[in-house]
Amino acid sequence: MAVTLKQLSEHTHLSIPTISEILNNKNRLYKNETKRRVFEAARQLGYRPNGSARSIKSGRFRTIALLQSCQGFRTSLPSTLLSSIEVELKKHGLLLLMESVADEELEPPNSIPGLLKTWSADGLLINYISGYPEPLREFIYQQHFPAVWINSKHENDCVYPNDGAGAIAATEYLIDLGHRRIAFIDYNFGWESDPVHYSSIDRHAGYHKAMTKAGLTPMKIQGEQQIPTAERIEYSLKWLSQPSRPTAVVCYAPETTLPVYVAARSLGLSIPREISIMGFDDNIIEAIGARIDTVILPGLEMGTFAVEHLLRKIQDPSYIFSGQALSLRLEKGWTTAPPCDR
Amino acid sequence: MAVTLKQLSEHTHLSIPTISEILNNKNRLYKNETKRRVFEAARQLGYRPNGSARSIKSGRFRTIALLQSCQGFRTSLPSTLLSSIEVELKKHGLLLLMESVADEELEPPNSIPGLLKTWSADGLLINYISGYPEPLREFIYQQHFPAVWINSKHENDCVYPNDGAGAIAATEYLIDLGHRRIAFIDYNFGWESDPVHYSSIDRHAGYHKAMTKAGLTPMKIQGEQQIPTAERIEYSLKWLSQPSRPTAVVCYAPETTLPVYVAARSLGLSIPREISIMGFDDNIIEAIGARIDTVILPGLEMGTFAVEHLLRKIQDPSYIFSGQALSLRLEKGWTTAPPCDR
DNA sequence: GTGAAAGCGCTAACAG
DNA sequence: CTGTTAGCGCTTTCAC
Repeated sequence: MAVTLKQLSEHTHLSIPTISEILNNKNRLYKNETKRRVFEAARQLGYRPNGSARSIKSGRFRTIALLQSCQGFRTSLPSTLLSSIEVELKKHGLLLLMESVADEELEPPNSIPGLLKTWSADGLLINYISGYPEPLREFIYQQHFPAVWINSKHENDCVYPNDGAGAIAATEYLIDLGHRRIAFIDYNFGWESDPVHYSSIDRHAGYHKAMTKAGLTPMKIQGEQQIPTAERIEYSLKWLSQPSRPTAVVCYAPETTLPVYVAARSLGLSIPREISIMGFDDNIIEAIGARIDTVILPGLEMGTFAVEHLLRKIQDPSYIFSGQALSLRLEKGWTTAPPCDR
Repeated sequence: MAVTLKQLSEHTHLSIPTISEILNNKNRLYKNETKRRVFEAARQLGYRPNGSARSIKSGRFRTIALLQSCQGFRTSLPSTLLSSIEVELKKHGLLLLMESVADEELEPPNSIPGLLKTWSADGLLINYISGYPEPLREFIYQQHFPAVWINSKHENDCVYPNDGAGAIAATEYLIDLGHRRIAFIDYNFGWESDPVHYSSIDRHAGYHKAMTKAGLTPMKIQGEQQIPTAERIEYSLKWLSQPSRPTAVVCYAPETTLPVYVAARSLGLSIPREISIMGFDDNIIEAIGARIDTVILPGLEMGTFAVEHLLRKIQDPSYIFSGQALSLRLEKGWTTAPPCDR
């Protein structure tokens, strides 16, 4: 079915190595006529080299694997991250293999994703935003398999967003605008089924630090438990209607930012005159019809960084780099301004 | 570096085929002691079979490729679609290769994505929500390469959402609730850089059909050009404040639905008492803090369908199926109700 | 300028 | 019960 060098050989009455070398532009001394015949035959029969056969010779698969969780709360693959990985791989002529695994698949006695049961990639990117799989970690270590962790904190070989610094920048920006009553809002906080994600802790810590440093009183708004999506607008309406409401807010994530925005508008509050809103997300939040000032996660930078360093690890398996926190970028929208009662 | 059968052979003083057969559970008659030794050695040395070597023997790559566009407006990979593809592939022990290509890469003289330049997958899923690449189509055809199109309409070998039927169902649902002034809103309409997507046309057509059939006057709200994100809330406020405003709306996409929702709340309109809102999306729209009634695209079903039929094509390259439109599902939220002035 | 031979890691057929 | 042989498609080395 598939066209092989053998078929080209029969078709052109040339030997297999001859054809191989010509097609790979090894500039050995072949007659132009011969080259022409070979290229012509290849084109005509639609020859494409067999990737596996190449791999087997070279010992390289020309492939990188991206491992993720099936569980939504462990997974985040913004298009910036995916596409930067793809771009970076493409530069090096590498392909991307994807697999999503359920938690159970990584428990002993298996503890190996299908992707790795068979040797079929040169390196591994592991993208877990929470609860990364410990048995996998051991497996990788003992196999000396080149791997880079994305979105999770380890001592080495990982890259993640510097949420703390991002939160500090956001808070200081609001302080510089003249705000003094600035709240941190996190409606996801308190999810019982999973430990609180470090981004939640780090963003709050950064906010807290910036407030304290400026001599301001931190104010955190959250439920005792995670607030159901259903109740977030209602919940926001309550604290927004109090006269002591903050003049600016930093929202943990879009599922917090958007309800706050809607609630503020419902109350007829003028944004940003009466309240400034700032959120965190992979991209500036604007599907809602307004550009909300957003602290943007470095998806693109993480992808590029992860691939670059993974390639170094593949070249030299003893290469180890220490965990890298990448900066978030504050993108201005229309939802922040100096407070009106300044 | 990598552990091979050869190394196991040296380590156990058994022949290579013996080890291969034992590890693959070909139940030929080996001494239990021998089996034990083999498994023990494999575990100890961390043996994993080389995927390429297997492929080369079997003639199958055990891999499916997913091709997409780099261009955002041609791409849509909701998690439902991706994960259903992965699940279905996993059932068959197949891996997923991904590539995103820029339009230029598919123009002559290349016209072949890197993924296909080298023979490295058994089949191809092509996910293009607009402007699918014609040269690729020819390439696939002349190569007899098993491929299935996702999200685009062709005569054969494709699967896409039945947007028309979805819009009819949504509209009839509102009509049945008692609404008579129902509008179709599409703020994306009129994008000059690309032909209008069929989903835009089909959803509107379905709405129009349902309205006409019920003897109601269709009412379409859209700009002459695509309305900039920035102006969508303002724009919505205008028509929502008129007394003749519709009592219910069907919104083309979330970038239309959300601004309409926000505008309605800003005006203090009670939802759904004073206005019912319904949208289209991959999942029910609720990040905003309210469950908006949504006509849900069959991402999961498309993925499953596409893989199933691709596998049939791989088995039998002459297998061809006629283009399949899959139903959308109406998921109830809290934003529709009978009109209050009924 | 070109072809013959060897080998990558694995599996299938057959021999003993 | 186990080993030998051959071959998948390709590239590399070396001989003619």
